[in-house]
Amino acid sequence: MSISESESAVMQVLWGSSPLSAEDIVAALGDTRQWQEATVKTLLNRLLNKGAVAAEKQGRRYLYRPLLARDDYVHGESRNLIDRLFGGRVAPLVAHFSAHRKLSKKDIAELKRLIAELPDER
Amino acid sequence: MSISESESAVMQVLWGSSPLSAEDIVAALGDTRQWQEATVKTLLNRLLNKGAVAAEKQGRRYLYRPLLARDDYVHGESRNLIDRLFGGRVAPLVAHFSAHRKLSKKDIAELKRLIAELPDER
DNA sequence: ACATGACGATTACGCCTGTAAACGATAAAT
DNA sequence: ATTTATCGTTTACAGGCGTAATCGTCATGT
Repeated sequence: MSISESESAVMQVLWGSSPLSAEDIVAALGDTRQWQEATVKTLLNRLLNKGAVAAEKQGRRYLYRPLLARDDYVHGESRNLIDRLFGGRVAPLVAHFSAHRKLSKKDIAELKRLIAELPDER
Repeated sequence: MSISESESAVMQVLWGSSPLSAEDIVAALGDTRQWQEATVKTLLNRLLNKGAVAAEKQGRRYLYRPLLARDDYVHGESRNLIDRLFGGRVAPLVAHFSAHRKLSKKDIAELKRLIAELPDER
């Protein structure tokens, strides 16, 4: 059961800090998405059903906390894209961005550093 | 108007070779997707409406050809992912895969080669 | 005790997607 | 000339998604 785009916006907030009440989440989303509180509640419920978040009752309200790890989500999404479009390997994606001159100076510097740390074999 | 996952499977075929008839496409998809001919026809029509493919009549049937360039599609999808999950830069994605030991030997070799070719500035 | 307000849960609803079947026109076979 | 097969076009239909409003319940203020 994969989580949708809108649901992932809610997850982003929870990954940033948790546990949070629904109200907190609406507030945190304020800048990004102009959502009614009801909308966020719906998304939270869907995430609960999907097992992506847990809710613990704190008096009157619930506090929500992610169950799905951000890293796992990120990895799943990335792998999906890379498998579909780049034959399952990372290098072709980098090559693509390189070919289109879409690597920033910062990217290039960071990549050089990253690569330098990698072992030659395996 | 973005094209869906299933639609992109059809595009993949057309990017591989074109123009093709609906029948050709069904055949080409044979291994990947067990779709009825009707299903592929639906997808082709949706792609036509979205302006992602063109159809030219050849006697009895139509031959389809991509209008959307593969590179543009790939770029859009990639940018979307990278913006959403990696702050808009490629390096963090590579870092993520590196941290999870998900770079193959081949990847590493290719990355080293790629990086070596890049200028230090800009 | 009673009205009011705050929450979560339930219901809504149109659009997109995946997956096809049915329909209609036209070419091919007999 | 008819029947039949072959195409594309139209219609279908359930489930997910985006976006909320409404309902029911329980706490809180008066």
